[in-house]
Amino acid sequence: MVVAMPNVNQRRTVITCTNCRLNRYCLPAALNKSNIKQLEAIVEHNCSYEKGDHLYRQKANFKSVYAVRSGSFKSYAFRYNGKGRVNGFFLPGEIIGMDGISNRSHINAVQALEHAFVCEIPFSKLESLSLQIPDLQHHFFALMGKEITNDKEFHDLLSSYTAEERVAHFLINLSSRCERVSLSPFRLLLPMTRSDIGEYLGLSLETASRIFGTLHRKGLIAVNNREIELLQMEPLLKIAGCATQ
Amino acid sequence: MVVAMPNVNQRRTVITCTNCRLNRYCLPAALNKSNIKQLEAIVEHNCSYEKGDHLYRQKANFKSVYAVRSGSFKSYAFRYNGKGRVNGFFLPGEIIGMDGISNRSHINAVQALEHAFVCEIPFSKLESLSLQIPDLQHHFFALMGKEITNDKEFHDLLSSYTAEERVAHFLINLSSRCERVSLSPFRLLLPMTRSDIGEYLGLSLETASRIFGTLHRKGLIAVNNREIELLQMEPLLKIAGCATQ
DNA sequence: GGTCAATATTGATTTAGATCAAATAAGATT
DNA sequence: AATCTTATTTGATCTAAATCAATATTGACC
Repeated sequence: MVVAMPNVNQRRTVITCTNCRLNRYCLPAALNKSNIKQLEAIVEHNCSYEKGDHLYRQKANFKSVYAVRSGSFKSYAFRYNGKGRVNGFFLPGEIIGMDGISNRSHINAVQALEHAFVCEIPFSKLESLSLQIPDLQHHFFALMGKEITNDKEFHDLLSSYTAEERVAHFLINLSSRCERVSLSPFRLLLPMTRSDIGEYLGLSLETASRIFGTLHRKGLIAVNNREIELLQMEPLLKIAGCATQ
Repeated sequence: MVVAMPNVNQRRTVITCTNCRLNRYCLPAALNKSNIKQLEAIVEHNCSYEKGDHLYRQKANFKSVYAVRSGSFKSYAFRYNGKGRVNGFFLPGEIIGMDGISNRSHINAVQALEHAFVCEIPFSKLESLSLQIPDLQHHFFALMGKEITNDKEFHDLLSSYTAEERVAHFLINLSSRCERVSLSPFRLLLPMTRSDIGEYLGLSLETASRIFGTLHRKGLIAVNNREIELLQMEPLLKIAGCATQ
């Protein structure tokens, strides 16, 4: 899950949206060169986080969204009655922080799962720029729409999938998100614990662990602690409830 | 849940955003008078649906979002493996159709639960107008953000709440959405079946029905088929996991 | 008003996954 | 390298809610 960072020499070159290796998968995706320059001007490119560091805490004031440049994060929340747990994972090229847009305060906390870099995009500046760049407005509507779409699909998962179907779906989903940013879709290095996975999927950590065991016994995956290899995609996709086309 | 419609004489007056009784809760909420006129020009105000009619089907091309003017709707989907069911309800003043923004095709179907009117807002026109009216862009970002926030909270509900907590949350949530549009927050006329509620909450319809029974036996609600009266808000809020301030 | 279909309630039984409980295994710290 | 902590696996038992099964109620339609 760790994305190779530039070595010390390369670091001398300042990373910008224009030269970022993720720019095709991130906010600049829909923009032409001159528009990317404008976006670049409002993005802060140099925020580094260690494992366990918080990007923001629950109820923090909302002022920015963040693009993951490397590493990974989890979002979680405690609700009034102590319920509520991990509710999202974020990989390179993905946008964090939309949970704060409507209220101007974050309903979740977000924590780094490993050493990570993010770009910070002040939201009010993003809004202003979106008024000037139709493609940017369109793209950000699409990004938020994608988040909504994913959440609706997850609603179905949590309300009607068995434990095995949930875990298979989780692996397939992670696999496709890795592939998107040119990481191997077959060899996953999970940055999160079994407990994180269980909370996220509405299962106990023991059940999550057991399902890894049963998928392994069926020959569909290889499990070596956090390293998961997807051996047979077709049956996995079937269990996960994904059309195989 | 039925919102009183204008009588035949009043119908002679064309309903526009300017004179719509829901305009404070709907898309025009954040706009000044002249901006509302501009919005009005792109909205189609005269779509009527009977119970069971589809506003759109799963995989339909996305071209508009819809504001509920009266009545109510449910959204649902069948996933590849036959899983997936009701995943949303929509009341007056709420926006339907965001499930199609990212893909340009709807992942859900949306069906009227009773006689209903909606306003159709072609999305490409809404985007164009949002470039000219910063308040409209800002408000639509906020509306989509609200949808995301709600979905994240629902993730917690489905992954960690008991059946009783889910049903209590459902009733409290419905109550506050009714209150928002000046309907009674204490006397709910549910437009959906027990089966719809069960699917939505990740429960069997029998369990949903039983929980109505237990909440009734505890004296917290009165149940008369689809008519639910909330008798004791404090304990209900507590069960639902909502802060009582 | 009577018939039929859809919806809702209630009871009995089963079961998937939670919880409780160790035993390993992996990382972190000294 | 040794210790300690945290994470993972695996087994035994329990339980909340699903499923199966009737019955009762409501509403739609002739």
